[in-house]
Amino acid sequence: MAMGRPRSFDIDEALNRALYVFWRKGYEGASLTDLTEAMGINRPSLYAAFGNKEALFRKAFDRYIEEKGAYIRNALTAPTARQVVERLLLDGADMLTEPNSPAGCLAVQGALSCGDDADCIRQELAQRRAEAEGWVRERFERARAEGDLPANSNPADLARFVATVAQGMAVQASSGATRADLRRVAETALIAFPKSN
Amino acid sequence: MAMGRPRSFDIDEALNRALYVFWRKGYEGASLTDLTEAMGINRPSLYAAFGNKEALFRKAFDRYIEEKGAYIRNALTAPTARQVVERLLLDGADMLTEPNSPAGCLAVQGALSCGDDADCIRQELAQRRAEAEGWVRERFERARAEGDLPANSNPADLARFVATVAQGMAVQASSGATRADLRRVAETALIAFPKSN
DNA sequence: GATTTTATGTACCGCTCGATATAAATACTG
DNA sequence: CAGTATTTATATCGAGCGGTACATAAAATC
Repeated sequence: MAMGRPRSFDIDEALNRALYVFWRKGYEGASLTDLTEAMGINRPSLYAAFGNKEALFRKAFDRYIEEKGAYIRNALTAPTARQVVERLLLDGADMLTEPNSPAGCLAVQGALSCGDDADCIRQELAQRRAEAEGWVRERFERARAEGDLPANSNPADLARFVATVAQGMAVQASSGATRADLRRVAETALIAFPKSN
Repeated sequence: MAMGRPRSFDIDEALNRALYVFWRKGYEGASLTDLTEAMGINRPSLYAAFGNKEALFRKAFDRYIEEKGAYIRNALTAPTARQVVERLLLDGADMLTEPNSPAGCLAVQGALSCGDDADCIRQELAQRRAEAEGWVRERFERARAEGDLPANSNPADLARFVATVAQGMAVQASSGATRADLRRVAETALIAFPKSN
């Protein structure tokens, strides 16, 4: 055991609690009081364990990507581009409306617009969204090279379309849309997607 | 002229300046200092003319709906459901990327998630978005009754799909997507929409 | 058991938040 | 002119913000 008084809380559990607060209230809307109360610790413990509010958010967001974003990385492994989109949007609908998690997507509602202090977080989230869209685009480029997508299709445009629908679904979920609602949206969006030969 | 010292600023111009601040920073992210500096007035003048921050936001948002939302009401008058969607999404792409206005949509990024104080604003925006979606749904119901949309189509689902794409485009615009990017997204979304007989 | 190291709880820091009290300034009214 | 009404600018207010100093508590090390 390490020297000194042992930490009396589970740092992983505390990070999870913080994640949920950021998820519901956004970076700016989550106050240190909100966070420490939810985490069950006091401020000095938070600062000792996580640095500051911004560092805590980044750690929480990393965990969010790792856990709640797993369905995206899984979807990309589907055999055809169309199946990739099916899994992205249908599993996305599920993730966005999980009963035991806040509605919507932290990467969208964490800091879509904000004051100057939080602007770096806003940019970080935008960059991460663009990064995920890039994965999809690369997957579609591969699909086109393999003949899975038509030669005249545009992987970048298709990826942007899928990302746009997914982000719109995140807004809808945040406003109270149900899982069934979002699944129907996903089904409709799929009509626009090229059939894999 | 009314009695008393006359107001030394243009109340309409001041409201416009406030609107742009809320649009860029969101309700929570816009501080009174941001607002008064942009409006060129000091706090007591703001409170005398508009009430408080929340009332100012509501007035600014009303103006936003009236001016920047005009394209939506215009789109609904198009002769076919498909043309309604074309105008909604293509004119929407233009509105979301107007060079002299903040990127994105105030109704989406004004308060997508926030602290408890701003929660009523968040709910108000969600309600307004749902209201606009309702207009589209009603327009599609009429279209189906007129035989413009197939009898087996679902107006509510189609309206939700269009709203979802539009809101996703708002997120994309807020993250830096160009007008051309969004127009291609709109064109792709249109593929999913039933052809008018 | 004394010392060292780390975590905890309290109480507080300076600052900014949204919102106002107050008084000077500027118009109309009689 | 005096008197009234309204807006202006200054100078705050109390509350909450993110962040910390400090003393105490609890463990390992010597």
